[in-house]
Amino acid sequence: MDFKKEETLRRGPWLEEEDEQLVKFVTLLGERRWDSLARVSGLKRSGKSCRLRWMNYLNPSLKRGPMSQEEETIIFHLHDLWGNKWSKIARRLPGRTDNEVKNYYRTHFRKKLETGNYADKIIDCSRNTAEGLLCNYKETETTWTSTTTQEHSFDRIAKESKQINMESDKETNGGICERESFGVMNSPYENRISDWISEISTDQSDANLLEDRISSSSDNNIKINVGSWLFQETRDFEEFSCSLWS
DNA sequence: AATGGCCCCAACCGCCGTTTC
DNA sequence: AGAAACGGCGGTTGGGGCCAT
Repeated sequence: MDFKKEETLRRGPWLEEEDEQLVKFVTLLGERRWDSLARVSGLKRSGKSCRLRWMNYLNPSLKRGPMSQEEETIIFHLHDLWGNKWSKIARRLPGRTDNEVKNYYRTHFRKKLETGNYADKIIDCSRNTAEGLLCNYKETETTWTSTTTQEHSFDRIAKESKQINMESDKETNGGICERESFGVMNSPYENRISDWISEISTDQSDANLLEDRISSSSDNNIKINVGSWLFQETRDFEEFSCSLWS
């Protein structure tokens, strides 16, 4: 009975043994089918709980530690732009989860905004150029790749895809890689890439809007070129995706 | 030392869209 | 085609830690 099943499910904080067990089975089975994973692993947790624990805490690609000034700035501006779209904002902050962004905003920004002194308390943005933000983004991405056994990095996908293309070139006259032929189609990375693609057009107009808004700001300390950062990221992604699929 | 208030964040809940069968 | 299962998202809660009194 469902009642009995519910009764035996554990809730509340995770134990170290549970974490270890979960990591083991996610490594084994991948980040999917959480209900089955929960059953097979013997964890007395719901699939949903397992997924949450992994996504928000155990995933090795997560960045721990306090938010940087750059991240803080990005959260503030993107929230201004998109509202409570935490997961969307979190996607612009590699290694941060929607939960983390949400909690951070609630505890750090709301009060400041209520008192109306955000600009006083937060940032001297003048030294944070768009290039700087992008540079930080890339550095962190590289670091994570080297510290994790999971294959979460775009760099990794690019590398692997290049290899696939090279092998494909050997085998085909035209050297054109049909990506479906290599089982790339259903990878979680592609799903993420697809998300990005679908967001690019939105980002482009968002960036325009944001740049207008920022350039009209009277506060020089808050004039950070986030709009250009979004453009830059888009261009970067386009370059990446060209090398990936062409 | 005790206590009350506040902050932070992990975890849960409910809803909804998507995928699978 | 439709029902069930699954996954993702945003909102909320509860407990632990810190600090002032």
